Amino acid sequence: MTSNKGIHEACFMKEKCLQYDTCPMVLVQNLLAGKRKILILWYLNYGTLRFNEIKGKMPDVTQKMLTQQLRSLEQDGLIYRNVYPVVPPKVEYGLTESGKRIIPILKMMHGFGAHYLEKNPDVDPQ
Amino acid sequence: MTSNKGIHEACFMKEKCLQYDTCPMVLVQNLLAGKRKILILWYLNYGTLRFNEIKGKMPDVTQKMLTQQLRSLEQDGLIYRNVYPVVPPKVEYGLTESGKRIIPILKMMHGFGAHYLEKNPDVDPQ
DNA sequence: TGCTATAGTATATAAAAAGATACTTAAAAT
DNA sequence: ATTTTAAGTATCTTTTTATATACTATAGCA
Repeated sequence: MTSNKGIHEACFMKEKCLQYDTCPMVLVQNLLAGKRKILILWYLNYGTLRFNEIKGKMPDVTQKMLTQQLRSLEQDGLIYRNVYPVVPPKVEYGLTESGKRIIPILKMMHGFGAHYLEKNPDVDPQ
Repeated sequence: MTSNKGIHEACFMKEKCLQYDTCPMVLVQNLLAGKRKILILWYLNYGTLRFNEIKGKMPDVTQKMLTQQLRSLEQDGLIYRNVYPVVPPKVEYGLTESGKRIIPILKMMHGFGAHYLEKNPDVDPQ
C-alpha cells in the first residue's frame, strides 16, 4: 500500500488542494494562527497606528510579544513598518495591500463573534 | 490620570467594542487561534469525519494534539463529538450550527490564501 | 543636571504547546 | 493464542510562547 501522506480528499476546491503542502487553507491557518494577529490586523484597519497605540488596545500583552507578532506579520507581508528617524522614536504600522484584503474576512468574524456572544451570554471572550 | 486599560477607541463597531473584555473580535481571536482549528473546521464542512480521517488529512499532527484541538472546539460549541458504543471504537465529529456559521468565513479565507499564493509563488504554506 | 518620552533590545525565567513513545480496551479475525 | 482495529490516555522530553525586569538611545525640557 502506497503512502497517501497529506492528500486532501475532502477539500472543497480540489484543483487547489490536492496536497497539504500547497493548500491555501494551510497557508491561512499558519498566517493567522498567532495569538494576537487577528486583533492587530483589526486595529490597523482603523488607520496606521504607532507601537504604543497598538499596545494600549491590548491590556495583557508584553512589549516583547507584541514586537514579535508585528515582526511576523511584517515578514508575511500583511503589515508594513515605517520608522521615522526622530527622537524619541516614532514607528508607524499599517496594513499592506495584502493585509487590507483580509479585512472583509475580519468583518465577518466580528459578525460571527457578536452573534455567538448573543447566543452564549455566559461566555467570556478572553 | 485614570487608567484606560482595555478601552477600544479604534474598534469599528463601537457599540459592541467599547471594552476589550466584551469585544466579539477578542472572542473570535481566542476561538480560532489554535494551530489546527481553522483546518479542522474546514475539513468537517465536507461532512462528519471520524478521528482517524481527520488525522489522515494532517500529516504532521500527533494524536494527542489533535485530540486536544478537537476537545477545545467541542467545548466552544463549534463541533460535536458522537461516540458509538462499539468495538473497536467509532467516534464521529461534525460541525454544530455555530460551527457551520463559520464556513463562509473559511471560504473567504481560502480565496485569500489562493490569491496570496499566486502573488507570492515562493511562499511555502506550511 | 537630571527627567521624560518612544520604541524598542537583552537576559533570565516560567508556563504552555507540541512531540515521541508506550500503553489501554474489547471484540473479531487469523 | 495472537493479532488487528479505533480512539484514545499516560508519561516524559523538547520546543515555543510568554512574562518580568532591566537596559539603551537621544533630543528637548525644567
